[in-house]
Amino acid sequence: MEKIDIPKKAIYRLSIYHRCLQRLHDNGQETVSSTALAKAAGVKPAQLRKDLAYFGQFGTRGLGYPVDTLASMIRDLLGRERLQPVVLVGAGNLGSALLHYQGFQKEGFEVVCAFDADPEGAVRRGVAIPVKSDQEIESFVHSEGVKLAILCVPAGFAQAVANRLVAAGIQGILNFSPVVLEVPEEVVVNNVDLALELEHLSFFVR
Amino acid sequence: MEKIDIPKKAIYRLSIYHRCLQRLHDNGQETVSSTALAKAAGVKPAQLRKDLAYFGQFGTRGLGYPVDTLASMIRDLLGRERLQPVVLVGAGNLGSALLHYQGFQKEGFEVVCAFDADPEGAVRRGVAIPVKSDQEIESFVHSEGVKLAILCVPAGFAQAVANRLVAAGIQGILNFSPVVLEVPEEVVVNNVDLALELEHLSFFVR
DNA sequence: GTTTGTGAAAAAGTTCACAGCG
DNA sequence: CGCTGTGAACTTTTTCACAAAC
Repeated sequence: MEKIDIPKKAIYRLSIYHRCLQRLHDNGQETVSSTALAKAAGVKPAQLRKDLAYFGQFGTRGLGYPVDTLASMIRDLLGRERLQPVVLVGAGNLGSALLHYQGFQKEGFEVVCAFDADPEGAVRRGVAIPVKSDQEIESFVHSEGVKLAILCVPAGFAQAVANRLVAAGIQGILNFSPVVLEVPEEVVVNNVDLALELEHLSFFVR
Repeated sequence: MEKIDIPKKAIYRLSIYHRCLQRLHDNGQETVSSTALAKAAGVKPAQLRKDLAYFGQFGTRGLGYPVDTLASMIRDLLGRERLQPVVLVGAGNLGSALLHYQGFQKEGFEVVCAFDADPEGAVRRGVAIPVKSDQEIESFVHSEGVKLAILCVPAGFAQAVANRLVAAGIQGILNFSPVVLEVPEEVVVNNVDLALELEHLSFFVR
């Protein structure tokens, strides 16, 4: 296993590069220079090259990077060569909203099941995938071997639900609850706090 | 105006501290030490103190910080002492989803109007606030003096709509489209890319 | 001639550790 | 004595600049 440490932000940028490469592929481009790709991704060329260099050598000097090969190698790095199943817990306002959103599916994630304390309510909100009672989290996650969860329960329940998800075998949580979760260090939490992002903008707008 | 430069991340943390202070306030606490507040916010005590120090001196040595005063001073810094109006453009899947989400309102932002190429469609999706045709963006934003916009149009339209928003006087954009927007430097863009956040988790989950 | 890969330099951000104040 | 405020040390991340490869 690699020991050199890779900036966490570099991983984010990898996803961005991948998006740009997809677009280039759709346009039929076969190679791209670090300058061009960096511009599309909104970063400096040197940074793009350094980011890629953390993982190996993919370019040809004097020519650039092969679009398809690089895209596929990034997918591989991000663990996205095969479809990842995901569960969503908390199909309330935001949760059922996210279930209507096509973006996850479009990027190759399949939300296989949702859980809620009141599954009937979620169905009433027009959720299209199966909604089970939150009692069934453990058995489902365990038997299906799901590794990723999207957490959208109210703040007061977030930590308790997170504990159960971790116990069931979840290794990564995309957390929409405005709460700092405590989890074992082998579990990764990614916080997305929508109100906080608006608040952040508000600081710069005078 | 202050000239020392404040880490961008410190601004985010300010919002988190504010959340924690609200909770402390609700519990009737009157003062809090950097150690306690830092723990609640998930950071190191020294960082909390340094973050606050960028903006002035608010604590009492030997005692800690006054919960209410500090909360109010952070609100003031973030431009959140008064209600900020916000418009939302693109009331499709994600857009109408966000309009159902109560989190913005709960944190004191009022989404005053939504715009869409097909306002009827949005109304059919059960959006509760007025939805106008996107033709009316300019006149509304300009006459109401709105400064913040939430952008959820499909990727292909994002840049064009952003240009119009900026021209109409918008100064901050919360961008949900998976596109790197180009805007004048006085305009702040905050990207929230939901699929990218899931992808990021996927890297760490093996 | 063009463009990558990469050490070395610079900048940014975090943590330490302690003086100074209540 | 406890806890803040802060310069200094340290760590991480970004940028530069150029040799090596095509």
